[in-house]
Amino acid sequence: MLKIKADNLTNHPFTTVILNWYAQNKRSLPWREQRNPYLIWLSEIILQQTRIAQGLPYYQRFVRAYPDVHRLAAASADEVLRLWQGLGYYSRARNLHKCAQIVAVQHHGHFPDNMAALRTLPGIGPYTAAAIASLAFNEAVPAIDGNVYRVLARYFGDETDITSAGAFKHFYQLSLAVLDKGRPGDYNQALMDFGALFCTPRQPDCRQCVLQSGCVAFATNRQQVLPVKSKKAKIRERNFYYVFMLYKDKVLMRQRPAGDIWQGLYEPVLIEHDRSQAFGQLQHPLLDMLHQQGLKITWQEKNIRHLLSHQLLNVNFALVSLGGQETLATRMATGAYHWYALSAVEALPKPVLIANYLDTRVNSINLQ
DNA sequence: AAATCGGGGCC
DNA sequence: GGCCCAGATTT
Repeated sequence: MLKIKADNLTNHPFTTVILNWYAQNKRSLPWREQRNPYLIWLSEIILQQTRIAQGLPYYQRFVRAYPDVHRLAAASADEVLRLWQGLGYYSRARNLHKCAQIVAVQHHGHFPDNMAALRTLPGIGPYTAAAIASLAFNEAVPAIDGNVYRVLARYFGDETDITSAGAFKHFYQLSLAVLDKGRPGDYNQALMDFGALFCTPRQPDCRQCVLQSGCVAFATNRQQVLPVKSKKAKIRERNFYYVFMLYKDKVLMRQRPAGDIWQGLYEPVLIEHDRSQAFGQLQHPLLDMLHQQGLKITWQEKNIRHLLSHQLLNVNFALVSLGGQETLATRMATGAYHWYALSAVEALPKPVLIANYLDTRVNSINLQ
């Protein structure tokens, strides 16, 4: 005899209320207009660790450049990275491209229709697999992201440390237990929208909250304590010295290697040093070449502090023109460094730091 | 289990 | 200056 728990037939008050709220307050977003797995996947990758306001313009550009997965798969890696420039976490762009190629070739352009199969694709982790499966294919699985941790922890007064090992499984089970099995996509998006618009990290609008009567955090005044998050990121400090070597209308640049920040992006000559303001102590074969020809470097005094999630970069720039020394220029194109016409540099993917400097300093000088 | 990977917006 | 954002991958 088959036994069915009441929970499987009747939704929890939390679910009923938040779905009603969502029906009246959902944000109008382009990938919500139809159930297109490609558009949903694209939006999910772009929005990982990224606010909608920041990601939306990128989404529009990607859709325009690559209307379907085949077009994205056929693009070059540099072109995809360039379109991604400024969004950060560039492994997302590399995996996006890889994933498109796998879907285009191995799956004949069709995304897998379930969480387990989606999970095997590059760039698609536990959250994104559940999001695509539920939004595009109606699979009854909960998508667990930062918004969901916060909304569930507060409503149920759950003190599980969201940085702990078992946090994901814990909140996955909790969300699965109250998920609307008939409308998993709406349920997941309801939690995300509610977390982003109402149950915000700092100042949740509890006064007008539709979930207020059942919210444990509100009842016990623990909105500021929940969700519990114990670990804090440690920041490594580094000192970057960038030299823009100019020869005629060209600049010396290289593509950054694997195993460090900004993999695959292009940068001018980089000298890293243990200390800041160490202009006289910098060592690099390309600097030796300059000095042998009697060319001196003038460093820009201004020290730029560029903050990443786990690194603080102290950055100084210098601009050196080689004049007409063709032999020197030829010898400098060594290792990964090559001369690029300034007109071609625009099309190369670059860290925002470098793109900004090119815009404000190098190109303005070149135009004079 | 912990470390690493960007950039921007908000208070 | 700290926190967080539609997290994933690597070690």
